[in-house]
Amino acid sequence: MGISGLLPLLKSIQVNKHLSDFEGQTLAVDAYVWLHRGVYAYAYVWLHRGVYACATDLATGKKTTKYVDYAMHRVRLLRHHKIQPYVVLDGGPLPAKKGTETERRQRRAENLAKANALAAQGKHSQAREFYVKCVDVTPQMAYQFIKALRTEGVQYVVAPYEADAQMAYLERIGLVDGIITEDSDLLVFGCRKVLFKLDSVSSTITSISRVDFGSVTAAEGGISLLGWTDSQFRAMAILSGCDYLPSIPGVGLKTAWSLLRKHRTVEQLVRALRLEGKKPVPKGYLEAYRLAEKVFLHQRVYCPLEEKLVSLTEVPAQDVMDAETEAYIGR
DNA sequence: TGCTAGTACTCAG
DNA sequence: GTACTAGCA
Repeated sequence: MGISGLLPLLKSIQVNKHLSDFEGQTLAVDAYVWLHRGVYAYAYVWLHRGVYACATDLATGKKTTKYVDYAMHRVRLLRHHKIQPYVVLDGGPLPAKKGTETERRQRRAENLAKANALAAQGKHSQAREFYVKCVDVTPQMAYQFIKALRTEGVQYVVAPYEADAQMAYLERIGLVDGIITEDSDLLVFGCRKVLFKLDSVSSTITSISRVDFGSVTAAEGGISLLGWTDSQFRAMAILSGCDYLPSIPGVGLKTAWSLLRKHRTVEQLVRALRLEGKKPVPKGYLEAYRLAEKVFLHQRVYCPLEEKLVSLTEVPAQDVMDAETEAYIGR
C-alpha cells in the first residue's frame, strides 16, 4: 500500500513533464505496475463482453498474453522518445512482507469463490465485480513479459526480493537516471528522481525529485520538509505506517511529522508517547521499527556490475546483524 | 483537524 | 498500488 497520503502531501513539488524531457536517459521501470494494469484492463474488458467461461483462467490471465502487449506498448513508447527502459521485476516474497502477502492471497481466493458461486447462479453482473477483484500477476505472466523483452533487446533484471529496493539500488549506483513507478515507497527508499502516472496518450509523466523536498512548505495545513534529512523523512514515513510496520493507532503522516519535530528521535518520541499514555504504543514497537528501517536501508538486491547479491546500502561495521534480521531483509 | 476504512479505479480505435 | 471521501474522536 505504499505510504498512505504521501503523494498528496508532496503535491507542491510534483512537476508535469513530457517524455521527450528524458531523451538519452535510462529509466528503471516497475514491471509489476504495467503487467497488473494490462491484466486488469483485459480481464475487465472480457468480463464486460460476457466472456465468463474458464473464469479461473480469466482471473489469472492464463489463456492470453494480451497483458504483454500493454506492457510492451509502453516499453516502445519510451524507446520512441529515445529513453532506454531498464525493466525491474519482483522476485521472491520478502519475510518482512509475508503478512501482507498471505492476507492478499486469501482475499483473492475468497473473491474468486464468491465470483464462481454467483456465476453458477447466473448472476453474471455480480460475479464480474468479484472476478475483477482477484486478478493477479503470476510468475508465468512475468515470464511471458521477459520473453518479449528479450526478443526486443530490452534490458531487464529480476530482483531477488522487491523491485522497489532493486530500482533504488540501480539509481544509487548510477545505472539508471530515474524510476518509473506508481509506488510512493520509492521515495522512502531514498530515490532521487521518481516518475509517477505515465500517460501513454499524452506521453506525459509526473516527476518528484528528492532535491525539491526542501521546497515542501507548511502552507495550507501542510508540512515543511526544509532541512529534513533522508533519515528523518524515512522515520516519518515508517511511523505513519508502511508495508513493513503498521502505524501506532492514530498516527498518520502529519502526526508523525509534528511528533518528530518535537521529540527529534524515534526513541524519545516513543518514550514520550508511552508516558502520556494517550496513544497505545504496541509492545515491542521500537524493535519492530528498527527492523522496518533496516528493510528500507539494507534490503538485499542484485548488483548487475558485480553479478552478486548485495545490500541496498552498506551495513555499518558496528551494526551487528543477527540471523533473524538477516532473514527479515533477505539473504 | 487528521486518521480510518470504505468505494472506485487501472484499458483506450 | 492509487485517489477520493464520509464519519469519527
